[in-house]
Amino acid sequence: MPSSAAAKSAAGLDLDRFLPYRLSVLSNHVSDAIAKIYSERFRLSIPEWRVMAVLGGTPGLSARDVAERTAMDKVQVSRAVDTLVRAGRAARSADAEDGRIQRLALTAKGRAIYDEVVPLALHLEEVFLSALSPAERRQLDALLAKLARRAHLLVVAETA
Amino acid sequence: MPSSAAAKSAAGLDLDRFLPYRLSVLSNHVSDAIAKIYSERFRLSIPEWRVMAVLGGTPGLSARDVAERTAMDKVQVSRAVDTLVRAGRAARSADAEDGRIQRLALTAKGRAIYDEVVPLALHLEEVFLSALSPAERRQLDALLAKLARRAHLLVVAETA
DNA sequence: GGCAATTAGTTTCATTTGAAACTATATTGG
DNA sequence: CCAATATAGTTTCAAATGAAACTAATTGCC
Repeated sequence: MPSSAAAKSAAGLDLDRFLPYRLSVLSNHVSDAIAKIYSERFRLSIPEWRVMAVLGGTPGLSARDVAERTAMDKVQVSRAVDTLVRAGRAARSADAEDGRIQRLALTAKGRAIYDEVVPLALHLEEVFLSALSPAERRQLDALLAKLARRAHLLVVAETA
Repeated sequence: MPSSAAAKSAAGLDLDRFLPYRLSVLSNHVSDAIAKIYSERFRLSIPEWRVMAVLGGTPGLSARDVAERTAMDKVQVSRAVDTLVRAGRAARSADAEDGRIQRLALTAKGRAIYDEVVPLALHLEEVFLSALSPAERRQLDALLAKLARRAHLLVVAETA
């Protein structure tokens, strides 16, 4: 019965069971909750915070490095860095060897914000994860790792 | 040792282990891969596809209903519906009882697209999920349900 | 050494987005 | 019944976004 199978498959798209949809809604809710912390208290946009997050952990990166690690594009990074520098939260310095590159780092002011936001972000993550038992957290970690690997393969394959 | 604890927590934000970041990257990769299917083949934007996805399953919804089910805002829905109607893929009809409401549904043309996209979307979902065993899929389903419930609570709590 | 091709980063411009204002209809309290 | 309030949906306007063009520095190749 091919025709009834086709009808069934079309009727069968239940958004609440559809993985891409579930992931998107969940991710947006989590991001929004976190964004609230830093946008309200520190006047930071999401891209700005992402840049600060990597620079806080690894100072001296170039803009390209930051783009790579945050999965942002270079235009976004450029603009976020610009805003951070003008706010005195990050600084650019010339690279000794390559004149095209700028080494980026948080200023003392930027680091002070970083040191305040990080515990808040980790706390909120903990609030989320406290919905799960330790065993479930390990499961989640493993599942996300597998899915991320698969997703990465697909994206790369499609682009190539 | 409060100061060393603070220093440690700040140093401890590893993006690759940070749940909000992992979810965001994964979700974007999955959405991008799916978006490719319908944007290229059918000239559909993501909001347009979301509207079609709910109307395909449940015709006769109002714009507000659609917004609720897709987690989109009403402006986005209004614009997506407008585009769909102008493309002859969806139609509005007056509600018999409430003059403010428009009942939305796919046209034959819209349904033909829906019936083509749904199997493609389900197939791609299956490709993603094939990274997991049946037992792992059940785990994922349960974990996402718990996290979604928790996330929903947080978002509602913050807004209130 | 010097010209072509790359790479880092910025700028420009058209499109997308979302908040707030607006129109039109419906409901509620007096 | 009618004024005040609420709801459905659209429009407007300013800000965010991303693709493509651009500038500047570097590398590779002959």
